[in-house]
Amino acid sequence: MGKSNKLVLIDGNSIAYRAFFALPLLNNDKGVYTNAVYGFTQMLLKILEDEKPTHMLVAFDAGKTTFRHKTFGEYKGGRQKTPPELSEQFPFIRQLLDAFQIKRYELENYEADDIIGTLASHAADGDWDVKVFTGDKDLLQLVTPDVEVVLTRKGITEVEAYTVEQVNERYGITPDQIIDMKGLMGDPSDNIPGVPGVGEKTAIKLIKQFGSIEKVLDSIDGISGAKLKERLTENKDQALMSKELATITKEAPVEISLDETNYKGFENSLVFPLFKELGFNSLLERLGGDEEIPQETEKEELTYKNATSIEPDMLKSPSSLVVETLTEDYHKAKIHGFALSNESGTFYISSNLAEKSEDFKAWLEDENQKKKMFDAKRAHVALHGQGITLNGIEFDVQLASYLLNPSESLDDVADVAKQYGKLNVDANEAVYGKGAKKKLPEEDVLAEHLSRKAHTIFRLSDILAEKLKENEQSDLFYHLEMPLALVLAKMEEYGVKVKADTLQKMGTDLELQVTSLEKEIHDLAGVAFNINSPKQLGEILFEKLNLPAIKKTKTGYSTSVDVLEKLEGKHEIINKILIYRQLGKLKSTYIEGLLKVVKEDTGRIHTRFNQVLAQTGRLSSIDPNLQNIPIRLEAGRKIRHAFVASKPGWKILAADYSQIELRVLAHISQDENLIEAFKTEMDVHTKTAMDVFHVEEGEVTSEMRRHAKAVNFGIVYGISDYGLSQSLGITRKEAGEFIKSYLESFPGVQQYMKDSITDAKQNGYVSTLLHRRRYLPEINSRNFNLRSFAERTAMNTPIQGTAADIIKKAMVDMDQRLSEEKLEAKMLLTVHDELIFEVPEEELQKLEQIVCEVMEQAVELDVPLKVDVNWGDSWFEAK
DNA sequence: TCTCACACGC
DNA sequence: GACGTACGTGTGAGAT
Repeated sequence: MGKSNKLVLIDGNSIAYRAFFALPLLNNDKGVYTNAVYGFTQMLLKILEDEKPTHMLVAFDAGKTTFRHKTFGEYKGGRQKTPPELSEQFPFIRQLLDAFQIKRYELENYEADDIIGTLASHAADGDWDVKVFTGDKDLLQLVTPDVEVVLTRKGITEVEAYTVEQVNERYGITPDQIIDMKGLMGDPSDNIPGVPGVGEKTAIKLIKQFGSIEKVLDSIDGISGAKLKERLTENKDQALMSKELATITKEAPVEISLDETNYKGFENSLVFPLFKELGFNSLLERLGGDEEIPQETEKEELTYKNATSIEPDMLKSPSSLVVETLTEDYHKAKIHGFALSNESGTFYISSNLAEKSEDFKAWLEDENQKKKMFDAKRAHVALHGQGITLNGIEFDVQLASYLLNPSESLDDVADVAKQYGKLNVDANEAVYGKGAKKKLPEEDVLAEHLSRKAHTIFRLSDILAEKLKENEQSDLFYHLEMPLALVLAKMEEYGVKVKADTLQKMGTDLELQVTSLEKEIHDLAGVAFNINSPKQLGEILFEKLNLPAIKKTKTGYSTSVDVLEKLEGKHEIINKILIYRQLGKLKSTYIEGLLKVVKEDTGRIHTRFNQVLAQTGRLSSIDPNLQNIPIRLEAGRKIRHAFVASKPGWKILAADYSQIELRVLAHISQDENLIEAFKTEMDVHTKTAMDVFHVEEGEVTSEMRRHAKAVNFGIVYGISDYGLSQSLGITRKEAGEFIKSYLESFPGVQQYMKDSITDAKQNGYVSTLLHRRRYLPEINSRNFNLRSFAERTAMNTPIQGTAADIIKKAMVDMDQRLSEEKLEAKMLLTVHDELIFEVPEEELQKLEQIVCEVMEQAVELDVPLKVDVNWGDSWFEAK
C-alpha cells in the first residue's frame, strides 16, 4: 500500500442485489422503492470515507446475453427474474452515481466482472492499489499483491477484504486457482455444471494436489477413489468448459482509460437535491445537508428597543436598515416604520419619530453611513417620495441572495433567512395578512417584526458577502447589481410620458372595430356568445360549425392561434376571430391597461423593474410591463405613438444591440466560422443559411433565410427540435436535420453545447461571463423531460445571461457617463437588448455617440458589439 | 381568490 | 422512442 493511485472498482449489480435483499422494502413519500438505492448509497459513502480513492468506477452488467452464452447456452439459466421492486431502482442508482460524479460503465456482451477484471489488469503496472467491492466470491480470482477483493458479508456495510494470503488461508489455494476450483465444483447460481459429485472440499483437495484442472485431468490415474475417477473421466469436457465460464476475462474491449476514472469528490449541490427527492434524510444529516433546514421551531428571543428618541448611539455605520412599506407598488408609498440593527443593538423607530428627527434624516442621507438592506430599491424610491435621498447603501441581502441562487424565492427577509437556517423572523404575510385582509398590526407587533428583520439582515449580510466571495461574484454584486439597483430606481421614479389622449383615441377606434367584428362573428355563428371565452368559442367552432378540432387542452378544445390559422379558409368566421383576438388584446391589455397606470397629474407611467426574478439574469418589468409593448404587427406597433418625450422639443432615442446573443455565442464558443461572420459584418442569418443549406450568398432564398433565422432563434432561446418544428411549421424530423446541419457548420458551437452540459453535470450550475450562476439540479434527472430541459437551459443560460450582464453593465456605465458629460438626457427604459432615452434635441448627436460608445465597449468580446440607434418624436418613430 | 387559456415582447 | 417543449406579465373567463 501507499502507491500514488488508488482505484476502487465496484460491481454495481452485485452490490445493488445485496442492498436490496439486506434491507426491508423502504419507499419514499412518492411510493417509489428505495431500499437498494439507500443501501448502495451507504456503501458508497463508506467506501469514499474509508478508501479515499483517487480513481473510481462502478461496473454494471449489460443486457441479458454475454459472450459466455456462446460457450454454453444455458449459462445463468434458470435464474430468478430480477424482482421489479429492484429493477425499478436501477435508474436511481445510475442517477445517484452521476450526482456523486462517479464514473459508471457497462459493456455490451460482457458482465460487470469482466470490466472489473480488465481494468484491474490495466492497473497492474506497480503504481496502483486496486480494491474491488462485490458480493460475488468468483471475483476472488482477481486478487493479486496489488488487487484486494472486498466481499460483502452481512448487511451492506459489513465487509471482508481478501488479499492473496487471506484467499490462501480461507481456501488453501491461490487466487488464480479459484477458477480451477469452480470448474470442478461448478456454480449452481450461474448454472455452471462442473463435475457432478465434486463439491468444494474435493475440488480444493484436487487442486491443492495437482495445481489445475488440466493437470488433474492429465493425472486421473493417480487419483484415489474409483467413483471420482469415473466422474472426472466422463465429465472432462464439461469441467474444462466450466472453468472457461468461470474465468473473468482481462481483455474485455473496455473503452475507458484509467485516467478517465479519476475521482475528484462530489458536490453537495448535486447530491443533496437527490437525497431530498429520495427521502434520505438521515444521509442528508450525515453529510451536513440539513444545515440549511433548521431543526428548531421556536424563534429565539430578540432584545430590541422601541426608540422614544433618536440617540447618536443608535446611528452607527454599518447598520442594517428596514424601511417598511406595505403596498406592492412602492412609488409614493406610505412608510409605516423603520428599524435598524448595529453594534449598539436593534431599534424600532416609528415613522412619527423618524419624521421629526433631522438627525435621522441626515443619517439616512449620509453617504458615509453604510447601510445593509433588503430590497434597497424599494426603500430608496419610497424615501425619495418623502423628500429623503437614501445614501450609503452598502449591501442588499435580497440582491446577494439572488446572485447566489436565482431560483430560491426571495420576496421576503424570512425567505432568505430560512435558506440560511435562521428562523427568527416571520414572513410578512404572517404578520400583515394578505390580499384584502392585509393590514397593519398593533404597533408592538410591528416593532418586533421590523426589529427582527433588521437584526436578521445585519447577521445575513456577512454570511452572504462571504459566499459571494467564494463564488467569485463580489465584482458582479458590488460593481454591477448594486449600482444598477439605484439606476433602475432613478428610471422608475422618472417614469415615461404617455399621451393618454392618443391612447384614448385609439381605444375608441378599436372599440368600434371590435363591436362590429363581434356582430359579424355572432351572425356567422348564428348565435350570440362570448368570443373571449375559449370554452364557448370551442363549442361554437367544433360542435356547432363542425370544424375539425386539431388540438385539445386539459379543459377542452384548444382555440389558440396556431389552431385557428390551420382552419383559415375552412370558414369565414376564423379570420374574423383572429382579428377580433388581436384587436381585443390591444384594447384590453395595452390601451385600457396602460391608461389605468398613467398618473393623471404628470401623464407619466412608472413601471417597476424586478431585478431578482428572472432565472437568466434578465430584468422584468411590471405594473405595467413595458417590455412587451407590441412591435411585430403594425396595428399594435401604433401603441408606441403614445410613448413620447416629457418635455417640448425633446426626442425619444432608442439604442439596441444587434444580434447580441449570437455575438455572445460566437465569443463563448470561439467558433471560428461564427466569429468570422461577425468580424466581416455579414448578415448572420444569411451566413447561417449559406452554411446550413450549402449554397453561395447569392443563392440564399428568403425561405432559406427565414429557416436559418428560426434556427438561430432556437439556439439563442434553447428551444428543442419540437419547438423549432412548431415555429417553422415543419416536421420534427426536418427540424432535427436543420439543427444537425447547423451544428456541423458551426463545430465550435457544437463543442460549446457539449461542454456546457458537461459543465453543468460536473458543477451543478452554469455561469455567465460575469459569473452569474444558474443551478440545474435536474441535469442528472432520470426523467427525460426534466433532464432535457436542464440540458437546454445549460446551453442557453450562459448566452442569454451574458447578454443580460452586458446590457446591465452598459446601463451602469451609461448612467455614470450621462452625469459626467452633464447631459440632460434621461435613460427611461430597458427592453432586454435595447435602451430607451429621452433627450433634448441639441444633445441628440452627443447622446448618440456616447450611447454607441458605452454600449459597444461595455465588455470586450472577441467579436465586435454593434449598436443601432434611432430617434424620433415617439417610441414609434425611434425605430 | 385561484387556475386556465391565451397573447404580447425578447 | 418516450416526453412536451425559452423567459417573462397581463387579460378575461370560469370554478371555488
